[in-house]
Amino acid sequence: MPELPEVETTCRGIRPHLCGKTVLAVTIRERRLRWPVDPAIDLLVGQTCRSVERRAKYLLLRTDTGTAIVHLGMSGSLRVVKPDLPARKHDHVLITLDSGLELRFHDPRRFGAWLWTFTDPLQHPLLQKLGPEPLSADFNGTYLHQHCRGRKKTIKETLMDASVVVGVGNIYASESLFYAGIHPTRAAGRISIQRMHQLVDAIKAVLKRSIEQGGTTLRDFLREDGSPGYFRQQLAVYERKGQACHECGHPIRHRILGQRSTYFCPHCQR
DNA sequence: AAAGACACCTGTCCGC
DNA sequence: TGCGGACAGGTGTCTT
Repeated sequence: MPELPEVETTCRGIRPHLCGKTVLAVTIRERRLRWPVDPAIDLLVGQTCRSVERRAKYLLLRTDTGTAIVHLGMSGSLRVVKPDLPARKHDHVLITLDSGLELRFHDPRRFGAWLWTFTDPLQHPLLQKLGPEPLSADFNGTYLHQHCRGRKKTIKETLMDASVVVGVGNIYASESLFYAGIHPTRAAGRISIQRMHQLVDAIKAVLKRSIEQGGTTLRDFLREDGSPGYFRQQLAVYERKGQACHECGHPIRHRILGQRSTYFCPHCQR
């Protein structure tokens, strides 16, 4: 599911329900996620949540003794509900709060993760080699152009490499390249600095617009209150194979790149 | 060193 | 109606 806009939407949605609240109970209904749920997650009981942050597609729930690192995988979502609501199938982790509400992690495909660290979560092995945040000043056309110099990998696969830039997944890679007018198969090293600046601008703009709409719901993603994200209606190319390009009317094309579906307009993107 | 394939898992949809 | 196969917002790991 979730790329940066969906994780950011979740982060903002659950934050007011968690910050300053104390955990009364942790119920793990299914430990078998991408990795087994870290048994140390039980240490949340009795702890007060101090902050809820996002780094890349990870959510960081900080307490005084350690930090829960949560990833939503492909099909994960977090909801805040009343504890008397019966748990659904695939509700794997339940965090009962002293506010009278409960945080529930739902993930049919179980590619998500619940990890724990006693130290700086940004130094965790999964987080320490990540590239810059796409909405930060560190991610700019000069940086991207410099990184791509001499590289033959396609620009679309490059954008989805978390060591280059985080948060851009399969939807927003295709969408950003459409707005920048760049063909997804173009070699990353063969894009001018001017077009790299345009691409970075397009990435930032698309991500911001999607966050404003609460992200994209294709299948599984739901916001913390159970509502869907509304950006799907504004997708220019993703899952629009054969449909007319909004700019020129040519049919949107589809092909596989790095084993991932890729959508583009053959007329607008070069 | 870097690129490519594969793995993890369930649900849904499509063709026969 | 049932069954097989393809496919789905990610990413670590193993093989070339």
